[in-house]
Order: sequence, then structure tokens, then C-alpha cells
Amino acid sequence: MLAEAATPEVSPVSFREAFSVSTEEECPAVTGARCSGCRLRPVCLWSGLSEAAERELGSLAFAHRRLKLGQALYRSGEPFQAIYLVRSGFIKTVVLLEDGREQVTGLYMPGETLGMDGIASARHASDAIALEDGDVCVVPYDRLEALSREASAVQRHLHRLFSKEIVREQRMMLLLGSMRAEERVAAFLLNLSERFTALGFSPSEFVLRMTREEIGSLLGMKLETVSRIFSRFHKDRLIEIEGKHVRIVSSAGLRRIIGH
Amino acid sequence: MLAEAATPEVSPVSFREAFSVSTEEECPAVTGARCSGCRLRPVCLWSGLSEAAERELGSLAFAHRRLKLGQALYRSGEPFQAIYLVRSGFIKTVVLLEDGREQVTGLYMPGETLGMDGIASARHASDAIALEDGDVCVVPYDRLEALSREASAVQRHLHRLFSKEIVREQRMMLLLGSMRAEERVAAFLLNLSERFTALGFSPSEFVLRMTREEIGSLLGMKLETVSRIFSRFHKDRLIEIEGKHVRIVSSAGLRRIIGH
DNA sequence: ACTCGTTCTTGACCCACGTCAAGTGCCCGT
DNA sequence: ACGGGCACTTGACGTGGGTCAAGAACGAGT
Repeated sequence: MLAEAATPEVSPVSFREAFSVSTEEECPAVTGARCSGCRLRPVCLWSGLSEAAERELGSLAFAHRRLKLGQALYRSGEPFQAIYLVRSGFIKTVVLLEDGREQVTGLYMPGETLGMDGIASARHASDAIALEDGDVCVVPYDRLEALSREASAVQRHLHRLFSKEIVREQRMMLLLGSMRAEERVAAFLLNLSERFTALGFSPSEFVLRMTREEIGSLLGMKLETVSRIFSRFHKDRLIEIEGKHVRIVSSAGLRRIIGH
Repeated sequence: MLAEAATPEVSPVSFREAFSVSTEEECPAVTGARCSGCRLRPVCLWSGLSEAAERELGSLAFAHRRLKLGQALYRSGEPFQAIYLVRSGFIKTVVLLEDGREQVTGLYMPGETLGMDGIASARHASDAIALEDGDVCVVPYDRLEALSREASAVQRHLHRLFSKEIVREQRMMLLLGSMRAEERVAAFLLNLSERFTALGFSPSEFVLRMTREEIGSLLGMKLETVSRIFSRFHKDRLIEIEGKHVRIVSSAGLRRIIGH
């Protein structure tokens, strides 16, 4: 049933096409690539640069790093050296309790930045794991510090990035501390919808890159509860769902759920 | 029973004495005060400055602002202008849901910094409310940006501050998403103990500045649950508690609770 | 000292979500 | 095409913590 409905209203190209890993020529695994031609420009760290500042800084170029599904970008305790801009693929961050329990603390999509948790102690405080094959832009922190001192546009952008992460985590705390399971799932779906929209894709139809267990961990509930709530939303004609493929049928309905 | 046991092993002066609001002479309400004489130096934003950098920057001085119990330092939606260093008193930050539900997202003690959530959108994303009379050091953000560009020690310190806040919130997400109520309360008490210790006070005996309801909101549970768990910990000889006065009898026992 | 309002404690009950378990289907490698 | 292992769904049941309610203790103001 979802198959028929799958004709995209908004996105003419699939997400995978648009944000697939670049060919070796335009994106070598280790050597840098000019920022000027980058398709992530509009969402990138450097997008705040005035042309003047950009000229002054010359040819920005950073190494890329490819990641395969399940591979770690960094792990908790590893020395902190760089922050990362997701170019393609999805990445989750996870913090662990000694006894093995884990909490997914973030889900990062192309254009989003992660790794800032490492600055405080010079070691990463979480694991970052690729949810599918993809690649990231590696921004060495010492270089970023220097740039940030030279160009106030970079500084402003970087500070905004920090602050955004703080605000995001505040919202997650609100979600985890004050909302019921059903509300959390609704908020999660609406949030994904917004972020896909920002990337130029359909607000109503997308593919979850996480398992039910990972979603549950992010939202502070068990995988069975996630599954049951997806089923209930489907029954109530708020969404259509087949495995990881979701279509939001009534975003208003989802919003109504959060309002109680 | 707590009264007899109250003789401080570690702190010779009471918290209130040491961190009370300064007299008007040394701490005027609006005009600045030199940082050089400040009693918060060891924990302050500027403590990372080398002597050279400090001389270069000349006489740092920032306005102070007094707060009475219940008063807001800033409110969600207000234009962002400064970040704040707590000088005395405790401050909570709160984020609200439209329907009135609220989540306490942070508890800030003297020496700690808050307000960074406002940078992203130029408006504060939470309310900051004084839990008792106290005062804060007002650090205008534009001035901080400039200082951060001029002195890399300030920059490094500021970035670490951002990062610490991100890590703190990650831990709160772990607490809210993966721990049972009993574990959350144990973790909360141990965390307070650590922070009081860092300020030079007894690790085992302190006064909660929040109501059971506020603690519950911070930890994602109802006030009755907080109360019941305090009572249970008391019965199990892990703590002694009388109203807001807590004494940790067995920190090892509390730690054991978190380990399951 | 007295009063009113807020905060805290405790009990009884209930429900949202976790746990356990069985069964299905999908994906991946051979 | 086949087999094995994950991922997912769904049901039955248990329980941690929420809800409701009553009373006690505290504290600020008069």
C-alpha cells in the first residue's frame, strides 16, 4: 500500500541519490577537497562566511572520511582532535553506562555537525556510529580554533553550532522527562520531517535509518513500545509504515497528540 | 538526629557564609567590579588566562546582578545579550511545553555558567529562575566574542564551557532515558556531593535548594516518587534527610544502586 | 504566638510501559 | 534457491511509578 503512495510529491531525486557518497575523484578518502564546490555549502559550518572573509581565508579544504554501516567515527575516551560535518549517511551518538546500558543521545543527518562533546576533556564523551555507509568532513579542532580567531563569521557560526546542540539536548531532556511514549514518538516523527524538509526532501515521506531498538533508546523506551505505537498511529491513519519506510498522513494529528 | 550529626568534617564555614551576597561596597548591583579580587577566581570563566593575557586585557570588570528567590534572570524568548556566572545562590533553568508542563533542565551553583542556549537564535530558549537570593556576574556576549578572538586562553575556556554543558546534558539524557527512578535520585545526590566538594564544602552534608517537585522535574519523575525514594534511602541507612538538609551516610551504597 | 499556604510524607489504587514469549518476515551470504 | 540470523510485530502478563487523597510539618507574615 505504501508502494503506490510512494510517488514523491516534493523530492524529485531520492535521498540516497542526492546524498550518496561521492565518487573517488571528487571526494578522495583522505586528501582534502575545496569547500567552494561542495554540495553541502548551504548547510555547512562555513556558510556564514562573508565573501571577503572567505577570500581572506583562501582555499578552505578539509579531509573527508568514509564510514561503513556500524563503523565508529570516534569512541568515548578517544583523544579529541576534530569535529565532523556529516556529508552523507546518518550517524548516531551513544553514551554508555558501565553496566552496558546505552542511551542514543543524537541522530545526525547530512549537513549536521557532531563531536563537540570532546572539547571539554580533550576526549570524546560518546561513541559516534554510522547508521549506514556515508562520509564526513573532518574539521581539525586546532585549525578551527585559529580560524575562529581570525574570522568573526566563523566564530559566530561555531558558537551558534555549540548553542544549537545545547538547545537540541534541552529539548531531548524535555521529551525524555515530561512526555509520554506516544508523544515522544510523534515528536520524533515531526522532527525528522522538519529536518528532511530542510534538506530539500519530502516532509511526509522518508526512511528511518535506525532500528526500533535504536529509536527506542533515543526516545527512552523499549523497542516493543516503539513498534506498538507505530502500529497504533498506522491504525489511527496518522502514518503509513512499512518497516523503515514512513509516510506521515496527518502531521496535524501527530501535533495534536503532543498537545494531549 | 541530623542536628547532632551536623558538625561539618570538611567545611569550617557554612556555604551561606562563604557564598553569601557581597556587601554593597564590594559588589554594587549594576556597576562592574574588578575580577582580580573576586572570590570566584578559581572557578571563573577567566581562570584560564595566563598572566600575560590578563595584563594585555587589562582590568576585566563586569556588572553584577542580584536576584531574589523566584526571580527570573532571563525568560524564554527574551533577546540574548549575555551569559551569566553564578556568584551566589542557586539557579534552575526550565523549558516549557505549550500545555504548561515544564522540565527543569539544569541546576547551577556558584562558579557555574548559564545562558549559552541563547546564542543560536539570539533569544533565550529557557527560563532561568533563582532558587534563593543571590547574584550573578553578567558577561556581555559581544564583549566575550571579542575577548575570545583576542585571547586564545579565553577562547579555549569558553569552548570548554560550551562543551561541558553539552556533556552535562548528554549525561542527563542518559539519566532520563535509561535509569530507574531510584538510580536517578542516587546519581543526583552523588552529583551534588561532587559539586559541593569542588566548591570546598562537605561532600557528605548539604542543603537541597530545590523543592521535591523541582527535583522531580529535573529527574523526570513526580514529587511523591522523589519523597518516597528519599524515605527509602533513609530507611536503608544510605542517607539522613530532614526536609532539604541531606547527609550522605553511604556514598558507596548510593553508587551500588546505580550499578543495579 | 497564631494562621494560612506551601511543602512534604504516606497510603491505596491504577495504568502505561516493561518483560517475556512466540511467530513472521526480511536480508545477507553461500 | 536456501538457510540462518536479525528485525519486527503482537499478545499476555507484571510492575514501577503515576494519581489521588489525607494529613502532618514547616515557614513567612502578622
